[in-house]
Amino acid sequence: MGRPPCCDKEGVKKGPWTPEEDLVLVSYVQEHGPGNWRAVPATTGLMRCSKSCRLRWTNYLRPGIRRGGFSDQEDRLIVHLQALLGNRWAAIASYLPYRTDNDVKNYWNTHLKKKLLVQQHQHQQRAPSTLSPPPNKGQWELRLQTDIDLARRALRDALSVPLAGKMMLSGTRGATAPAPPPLPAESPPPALVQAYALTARDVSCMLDGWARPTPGKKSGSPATPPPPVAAESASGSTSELTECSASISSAPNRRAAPVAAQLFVREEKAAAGGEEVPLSEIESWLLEDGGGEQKPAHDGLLLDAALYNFGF
DNA sequence: AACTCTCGCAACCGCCCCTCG
DNA sequence: TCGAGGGGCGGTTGCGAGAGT
Repeated sequence: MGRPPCCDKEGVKKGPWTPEEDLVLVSYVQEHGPGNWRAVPATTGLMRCSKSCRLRWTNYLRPGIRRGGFSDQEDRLIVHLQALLGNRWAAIASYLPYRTDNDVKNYWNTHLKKKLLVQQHQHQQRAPSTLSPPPNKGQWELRLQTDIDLARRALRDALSVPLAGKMMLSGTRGATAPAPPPLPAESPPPALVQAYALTARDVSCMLDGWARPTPGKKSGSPATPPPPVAAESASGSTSELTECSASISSAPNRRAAPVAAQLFVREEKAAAGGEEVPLSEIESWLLEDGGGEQKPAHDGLLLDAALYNFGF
């Protein structure tokens, strides 16, 4: 006898969400905040499973989500993190502040995996011997360490973009603003992406866009977030922004605390002169000074990750 | 124009972990 | 201490749109 389903199968609607359902869900979250998903169908009358509500919120309706148009920087970051962490999409997505785990997972499965296979194939044709197993453990470890160092450096470089973007956002709240990082041409400014307003007006604007699908595109499938909302929110009060971000960072995520959110909270507290939020192990490792020396604990962490990915 | 194929993505499913009584 | 319930995560599926023939 297995675990009972999270909700009754009878009378539960499946399939694509309608704009009306989205509106109901957004209104609920606006009023009660994200969480207690079990109560959502009962409270709102939505004929949806609680899980479905949570998924719809986290993957689609949640504030600050950027859809499509992955930049090269993000590509590289995902590839590096996948190599380090494996298919832990939630953990990987936590390093990409505007992406959901589902998005990252889909992007990996549909684009990056193929891309890597092609690259691997090309690499194999150029230098097949480099992919054969090293002759002894010592050499193998040496090569592994080199790979780890390279990955670490590349990851730190790649991470400097979202972190810098975050710092720029802080600038909009009054702190000194460093020069904005280079962004892909198609990417909206970070402030617009991050901006979010849980106001009835913005929700109605947002859903107004959905209600009028562009011809030739999926109905109810807003591939591009409605710009007016973001623009309005961006010009809104800073407290709205802070509240929004705080609600994101305070969302329960027991298994993999979003690093971006952690960084945000730490920065907020630091700015307020409050307590220092401790860095996670991998964060400390990334932000650590120096280009090669590593602490034993980190060695272990990365070696484990590498061994796992090498199938050991 | 009609049909088939391919691709991308939203959503579902089932397992697992954590919390709480 | 233990079991139930809620929520999170990763894998997979199904559908719609566009490309190709």
